[in-house]
Amino acid sequence: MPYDPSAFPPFAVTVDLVVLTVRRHALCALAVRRGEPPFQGRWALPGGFVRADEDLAQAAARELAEETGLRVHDPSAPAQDNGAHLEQLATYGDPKRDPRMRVVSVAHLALAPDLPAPRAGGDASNARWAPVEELLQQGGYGREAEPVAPLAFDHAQILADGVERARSKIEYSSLATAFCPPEFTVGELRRVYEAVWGVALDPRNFHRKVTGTPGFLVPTGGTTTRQGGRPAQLFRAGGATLLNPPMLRPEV
Amino acid sequence: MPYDPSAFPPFAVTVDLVVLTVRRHALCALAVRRGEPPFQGRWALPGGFVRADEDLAQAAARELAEETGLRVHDPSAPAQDNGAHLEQLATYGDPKRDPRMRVVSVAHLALAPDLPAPRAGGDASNARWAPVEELLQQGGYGREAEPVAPLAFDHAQILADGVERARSKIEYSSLATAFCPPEFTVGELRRVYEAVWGVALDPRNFHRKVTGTPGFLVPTGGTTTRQGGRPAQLFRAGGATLLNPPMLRPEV
DNA sequence: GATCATAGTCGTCTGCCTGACGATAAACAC
DNA sequence: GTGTTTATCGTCAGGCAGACGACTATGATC
Repeated sequence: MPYDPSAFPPFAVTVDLVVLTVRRHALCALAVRRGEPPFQGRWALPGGFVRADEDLAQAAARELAEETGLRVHDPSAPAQDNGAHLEQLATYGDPKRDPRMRVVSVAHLALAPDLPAPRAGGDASNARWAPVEELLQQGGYGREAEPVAPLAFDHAQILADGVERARSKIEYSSLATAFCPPEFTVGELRRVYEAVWGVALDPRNFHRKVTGTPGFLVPTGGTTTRQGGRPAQLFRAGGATLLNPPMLRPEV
Repeated sequence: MPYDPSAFPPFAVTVDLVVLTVRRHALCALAVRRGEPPFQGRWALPGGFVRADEDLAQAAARELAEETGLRVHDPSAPAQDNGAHLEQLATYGDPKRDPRMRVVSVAHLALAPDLPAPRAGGDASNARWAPVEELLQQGGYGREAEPVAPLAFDHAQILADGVERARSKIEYSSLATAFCPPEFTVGELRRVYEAVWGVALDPRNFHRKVTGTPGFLVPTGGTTTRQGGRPAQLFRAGGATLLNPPMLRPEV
């Protein structure tokens, strides 16, 4: 295939972000309100154009910082900062996905601990955490009068893909700790699994499983009663990234 | 972010293909020789520009057909045609990955049964199946005088990612059957796993596992002795796509 | 045709892991 | 103190995987 600049059509390339967190026992995603057409006033995933000199991962990290203030967790550093996990999710390039022009969007998935209120260019009313369940229901309405679904563009599909990735990935990796603060209890980690999977897990078997998997959790020595009840040990995420054998998601 | 056509840089978007098959007990990938600079004469993954009116998956399927004649397996149809499996792999967009211009490549992964010789625009000498082991070794040389590695651009990374995806995906899905002809024996399927993982598996335990997983294999009633030895039952791929519990890849 | 080599198929046994669930421990609220 | 909540330890039975023995049915070789 000879090199001919006129032989290929120009594309715009964007990154869109599926930013997930667990709030009040529910899996939530970050949504921003669109200020301009198309889909003006509708909610969408945060994102933006990739710059000319920027790698895709850099662009995603920049957008994440702009929208949430989160820094991306450095995979080479020990897992103790408050950074988020960020990974590429998939790329969406239907010719008609954006009515203005040909846009290819490289979606990324970010997992973050529960955070203070989001910000979108400083305007909090234009950014919010919403339960993915609300965001994904067809034409659904949030508890408020204002509808949060359906999302603009093909963002419902992107969000669904991101949620499915998160649900499956916490099975065989230690990624669920990305939803937790730097120090957390076994019970808090269990509530993450329960929120992401939407199931109830047996606390005793869960405790046995996670404490028995080498490298998953490292006790810090401290305890906390912030969940009430008997004081619980505090842990940090250990060095292991892959869980073998995996956590098993209960049948349906 | 207001809509301003001058606010974003134009990109070229390509699809690159990691086409894997199992030949002579080795996992092989399709490579094509580059006819023009950059990297003229070097081997690379097949691929090409996405057209203006084309979806990414369409572009990948078109390139696959152009390079191999393979049709993409329709996921909704019963798994009995000779079509290949095709899925999106990841997107590579480093600003310097192509010295000519800013190119974002959406890599796809294709799995195919062992095929007759490949073709590249009809010229067989410019396309070949090569063991991934040879393609991935740093500056390695094939058995012939002609070096097949390293691949052009960042294609070694793309290939490595594709191989890793295939290796992990056959653990928990029935995708290994995509490497087999429409009818195959348990032993042939086992040799696929052995080639992809590069390990030896116990024939008896493997047989018990695959025949005991509901929906994985459907007996056709026929038998064959094409592998020598006692006649073996022939099977087709069943409807199940996810294996639960998964096939376990032996420890190192 | 007997023997051998090659694959395929069925069973057995043992150890590990999981799910179900009882019991105890340590905090707080009243 | 009593009750409630959460954490943690223990027990037991069932299922599955790894190791491996045994038998079967072909083609190849003598």
